[in-house]
Amino acid sequence: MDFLEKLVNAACPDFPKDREVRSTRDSFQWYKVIASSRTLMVPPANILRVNMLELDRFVESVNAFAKCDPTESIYDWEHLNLYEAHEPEEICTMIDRIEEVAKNNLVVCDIETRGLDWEDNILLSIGFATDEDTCYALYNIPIDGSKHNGCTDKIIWDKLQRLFNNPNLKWCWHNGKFDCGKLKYLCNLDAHIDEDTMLLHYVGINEKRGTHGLKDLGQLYLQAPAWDDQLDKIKKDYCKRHKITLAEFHYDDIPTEILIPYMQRDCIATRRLLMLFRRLQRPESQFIYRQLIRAANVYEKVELAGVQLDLDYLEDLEYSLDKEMSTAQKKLDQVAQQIWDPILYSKSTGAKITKNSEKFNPKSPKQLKWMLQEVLGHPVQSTDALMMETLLKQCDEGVIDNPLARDFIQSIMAVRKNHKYMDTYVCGLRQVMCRDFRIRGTFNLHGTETGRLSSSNPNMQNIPRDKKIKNLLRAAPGKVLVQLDYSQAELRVLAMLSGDPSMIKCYVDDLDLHAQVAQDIFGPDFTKEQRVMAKTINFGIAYGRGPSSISANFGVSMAEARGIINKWFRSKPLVKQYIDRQRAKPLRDEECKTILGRVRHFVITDSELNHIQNEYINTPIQSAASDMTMLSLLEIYDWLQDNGLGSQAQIVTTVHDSIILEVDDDSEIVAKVAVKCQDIMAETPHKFIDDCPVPFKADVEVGYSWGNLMELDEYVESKEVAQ
DNA sequence: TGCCCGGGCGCG
DNA sequence: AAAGCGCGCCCGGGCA
Repeated sequence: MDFLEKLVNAACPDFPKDREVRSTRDSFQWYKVIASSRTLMVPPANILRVNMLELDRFVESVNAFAKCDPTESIYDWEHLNLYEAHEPEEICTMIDRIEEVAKNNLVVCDIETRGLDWEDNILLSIGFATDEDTCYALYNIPIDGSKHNGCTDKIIWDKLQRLFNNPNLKWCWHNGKFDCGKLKYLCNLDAHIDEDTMLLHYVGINEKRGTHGLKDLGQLYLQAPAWDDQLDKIKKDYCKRHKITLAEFHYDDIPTEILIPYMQRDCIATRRLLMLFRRLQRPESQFIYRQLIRAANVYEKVELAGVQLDLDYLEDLEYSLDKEMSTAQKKLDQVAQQIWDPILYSKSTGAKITKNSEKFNPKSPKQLKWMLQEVLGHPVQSTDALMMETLLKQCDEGVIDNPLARDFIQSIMAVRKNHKYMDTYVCGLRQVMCRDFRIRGTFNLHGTETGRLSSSNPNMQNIPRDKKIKNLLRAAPGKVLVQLDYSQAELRVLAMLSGDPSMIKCYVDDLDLHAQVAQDIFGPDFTKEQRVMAKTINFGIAYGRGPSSISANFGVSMAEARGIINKWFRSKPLVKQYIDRQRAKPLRDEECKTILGRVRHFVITDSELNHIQNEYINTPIQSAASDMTMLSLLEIYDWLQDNGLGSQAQIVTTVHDSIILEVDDDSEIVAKVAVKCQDIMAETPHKFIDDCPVPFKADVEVGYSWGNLMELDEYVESKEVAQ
């Protein structure tokens, strides 16, 4: 058996005998199906051997090919029924037509907008695919309030809303959260998601990032022509001609005769992908897919809500950070100019001499590395914060004798922190603020391979804990923020998955695990620092953290670090078993799957084996913990709606294992919502996991700004005093 | 000039 | 060689 045959077999063990997979060097032919000879063309074996991304595509393509009839009509892009309407009367008639044709069926919908942002955006067109070959497109939908022959703007928008509300229709999208959010924000249309091909592909077929684009999937699964090439070319030409950057390009610069067919094909591709993915989907993923659909609808509302930015405070902070920055910069300059030599630097590193390199730039790791070499007299392998700490310690101990070193390292650390805050948060947040002073980040339900969410534009999940930054975000006037945090969610999941009696008992008795561990390791008289150490170990050790990393982190010897780890495992034998069990799985070709039916796929290579083993340990834990937050979010959202609290309390953001709501500043409502949310979060794991022996717990905090949160009691009391 | 990468660092 | 996991954003620097 040659390598390609082996690969086909590994990708799809029950590959049909009457079909063939053949290699070709011509990359334009890759993943093309030749129907007459029932052949799938793929890249040559040597490319699949080294290119993981290509191997990934190969696996998907072979699986799809195995389960498809190469003569199926989903591969036909020649005979499509494409209709369009842009005059008000035509639009009216077409909406009726769509409703009539769709009947009790599924409708695929896709929109085109001017850009991707919230502000300065416009809806350009809407497409509706009513079957696998038919798409209706609407554009130039009038919004100027004028009357037309027998049809007003209002009638059109009412008809559209009625269509989206039709209880007999199911709505399918590709990343519908984007479309539905924009329809609401730009046109005040309420649409919802019943099916989503992006989420289905993510959770049912391939969890890897960057594989869910509609264009890629269309080419890989549907033999679709690369119709976006034309679009890309227009984009680039337009930008060149008008001398603008690609980021400044807007889709209304594209002529409608090109944009509309493009959208129609997107709709049809989505429709065909849904049919195909339902056949290819891992059956165990059905449950989590349904939850993701619920979550897409809820996160659409979360994104629309956004969080209020305190612009006055932002400007104060900008001023004070700026002052701090120039102080730190001055201190740095004093030292740096004694060492910095652009010519010497350029000579020894090969870096180009530019205007900028006349002065030392602390943001450049390359320059910093060279500087440290000069100061210390020996090279350093890294210039990160941990290394700087270590070097500073060495200054204290007298290991480093250069008198400049201490000042230099300290000012680098100060300058770095200030720049990070200024560049990423102060400037970054202001840049994405909407005109109503709210920040509307995007939550990517398909953002990670473990099932966690990622967040972008801005990333709402990495706002510094530092008060002075966190206070940039606050509740609107008349509202308070209510933050609900799972207490040690991942460690509770580890207790559950391993079944370790000592961990379970700790949570059943509601004890402090970190203190327990500190006592196990250091004895009953452990110090505060030792508890912090225990905490770090608790979080790290379960993910395969080794003695070298522990010893580097705490400045203890390797032997001591090993001793700590051994003691930790001795008191938690079933955790040790769990870890050993998980580490063994990749060696035996066993899947890495989670309790709610998610799976991670790995190409197991020797060089990355240790890393992959750590992922086998970590993934089921991280995944289940984040799914509990997501499921709790859904339960909380439903409870708020079912109890008519939707306008008094809105979920505004989430951060992995915490949920933040913006609630009316009324202590009765706040207490009611907070306590109920805590209950929901404690109960959710037991609702979705059979025989879960570990109790879960959520803490709640309340406050007017995100950086200054207080206990619920304290808030309620403060309200009583105010009365 | 735009694009991609790696280093660094913010979060859980 | 280095070895805890998962992300996104900023910057510098090299490349086309």
